[in-house]
Amino acid sequence: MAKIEDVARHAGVAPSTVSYVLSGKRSITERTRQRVLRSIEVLGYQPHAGARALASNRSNVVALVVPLRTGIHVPVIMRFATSVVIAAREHDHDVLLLTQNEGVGGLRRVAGTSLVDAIIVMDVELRDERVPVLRELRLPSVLIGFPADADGLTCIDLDFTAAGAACVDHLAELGHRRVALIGSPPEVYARGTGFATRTTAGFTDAAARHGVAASVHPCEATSAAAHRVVSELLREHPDLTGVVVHNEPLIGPVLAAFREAGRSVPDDLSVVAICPDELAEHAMPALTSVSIPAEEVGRQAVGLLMAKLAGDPVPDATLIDARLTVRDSTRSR
Amino acid sequence: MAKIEDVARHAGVAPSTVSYVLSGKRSITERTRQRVLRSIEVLGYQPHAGARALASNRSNVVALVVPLRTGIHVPVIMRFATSVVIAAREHDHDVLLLTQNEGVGGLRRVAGTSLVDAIIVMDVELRDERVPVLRELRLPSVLIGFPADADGLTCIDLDFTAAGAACVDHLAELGHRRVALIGSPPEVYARGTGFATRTTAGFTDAAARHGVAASVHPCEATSAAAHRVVSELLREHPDLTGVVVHNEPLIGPVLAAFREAGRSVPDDLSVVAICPDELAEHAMPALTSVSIPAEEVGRQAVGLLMAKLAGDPVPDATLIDARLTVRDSTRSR
DNA sequence: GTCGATCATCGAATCGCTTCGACGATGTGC
DNA sequence: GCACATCGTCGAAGCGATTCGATGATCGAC
Repeated sequence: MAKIEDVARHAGVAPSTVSYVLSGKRSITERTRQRVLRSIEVLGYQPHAGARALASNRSNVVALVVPLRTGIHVPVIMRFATSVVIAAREHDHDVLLLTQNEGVGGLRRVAGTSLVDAIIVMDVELRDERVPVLRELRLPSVLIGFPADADGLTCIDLDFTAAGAACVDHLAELGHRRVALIGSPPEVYARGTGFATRTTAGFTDAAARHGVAASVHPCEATSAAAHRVVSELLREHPDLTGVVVHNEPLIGPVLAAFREAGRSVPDDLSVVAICPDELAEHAMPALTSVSIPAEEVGRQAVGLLMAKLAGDPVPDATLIDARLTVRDSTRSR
Repeated sequence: MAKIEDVARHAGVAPSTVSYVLSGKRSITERTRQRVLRSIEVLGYQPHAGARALASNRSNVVALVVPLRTGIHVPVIMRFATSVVIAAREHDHDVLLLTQNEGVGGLRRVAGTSLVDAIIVMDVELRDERVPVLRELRLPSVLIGFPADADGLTCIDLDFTAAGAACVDHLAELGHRRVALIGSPPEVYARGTGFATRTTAGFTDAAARHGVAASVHPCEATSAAAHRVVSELLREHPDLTGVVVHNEPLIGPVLAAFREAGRSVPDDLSVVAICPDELAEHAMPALTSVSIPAEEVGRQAVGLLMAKLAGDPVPDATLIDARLTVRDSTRSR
């Protein structure tokens, strides 16, 4: 493995000059710059990450903490993680994967050993044990989701309140007078996961605003549970004509259950989903939906992190716009 | 941040002694050992990852290359990734997440900069561009899946050939005389992804062995495609009584399609799935299945990697046993 | 033509750890 | 009681980059 000294010798310059060519932190004559770059290429030089980290006090690695709990749609997590990796690479950083099972210790470790420069935490709960740790760590961090006390932290998420509201707005405009929200499993609400409660709040408030009758139904992500909720809904609210589903794996089963109950979508019932566009497009019928822009959140989270690393000021809270796309599952009545 | 020198001073020993206490590479009197450990705790010392990597030529990080292509069930990838992280931590290593979009360059980079000590590659194809690169890299690596030319590489995977065969064995024993395999999307076969073709081979061979009529049907992971394949199957093979599904997202739609076509499972039709147990258990009816032990594969992959890092010999190929669990979706006829 | 500012480059110190050889102090065998 | 291993610890030399101050060259202004 070639080292910087080899490059320097090959190019007839000092090692520091090579370093400056690479970092651009001092001006270098174009001629020597080219010569150095040439040597780098010829020798196939790649700087040693450890040495670099030691000398510069920067590892160019960010940690990504992914949830491994139940009740959260895995493909969304994965899309998000992927977009973080891609965005990080665009900023010349790599991503270290951390899971929850090490608990808060993982954060302490990667921060304490200077293994990473910054941290992204997904699926933040209202009262999250990681939040105080992040505060004391003094490494830059970005949270996906909003804890109850977000003071001094940088948070980003889809605007779930607006998402919940947008669904109701749409249904209300179409003339629906009773709507229901089929949501995440009960344990997700019990954990106080922000996105679930915020959706509910937006949904409920908007319904009140429109004078529309509304109810909320947490639901396990199983086909059986979907059937149970649907039959309960139809029994208790015969006047129900609008349904919002915010629970990805349930979308198929819920549609099936309505179909089996003899309710056709969108003729008898309008359905709006909060889910990735891809899912909404592939359903039958294609679903009117508010999309979850995982890629966008990932990209922006990394952007915020890089800004913080650069010492630039960033907003405490970033809400990603909720956009409703009308497809074939909603109809006016 | 405390450094090793601070610990040494606090404990009244030389820095090297602290290092040896930590690494255990030389014997230390129990008494000084305790003293050093105490100082470490008091000062909250954590070794600097970069410095360690520079001096020891080991970063204690392994790279995990995850696929981002379509046609592969995301939750399985995620479970696998998670188990790799957990297993790696048990060996005192961290996991760097690499996606495909950097192509082969990512591998070259993390290896060339000594950012990682070893590499795990998921979803290896028969003719995979990463394989030659891994060979030239001379970092220890483990592949999940088998490329066409696996010479000198360490590979591990579920024994999909046995899995495909086990399904047919089971159905044949139950007296079924015509079976069909609903498999991955066509593009997965086209890519020559090993697991798909191996399942097919096992399926076909076993059928021949049992004198059972068999056909294979690649299928997109959409509800519409499932319905199409099912009606095609029923039309062309009226004597069909056994179906194997090897395509996770399709399981629900396929069951629904049969139901809608008036075929009841398991009365009219026996269905075996190749999928994670969790999925099989939650289906209605619960599916007889060959499970995909993602956790087991991850754990063993890391085990192999650590053995290679330690210089121990490891087998070139490791096949994880395919175990069929009988549930409610198969019946003798 | 001289002086100070600017520019391009160099050399040396530094980052925090591991590891190797050295060296007293003990232990062992005869 | 002596020679020789063995054991526990120390000190110093790297590991391969970055960065800061210094230095000679170049330049414009007067």
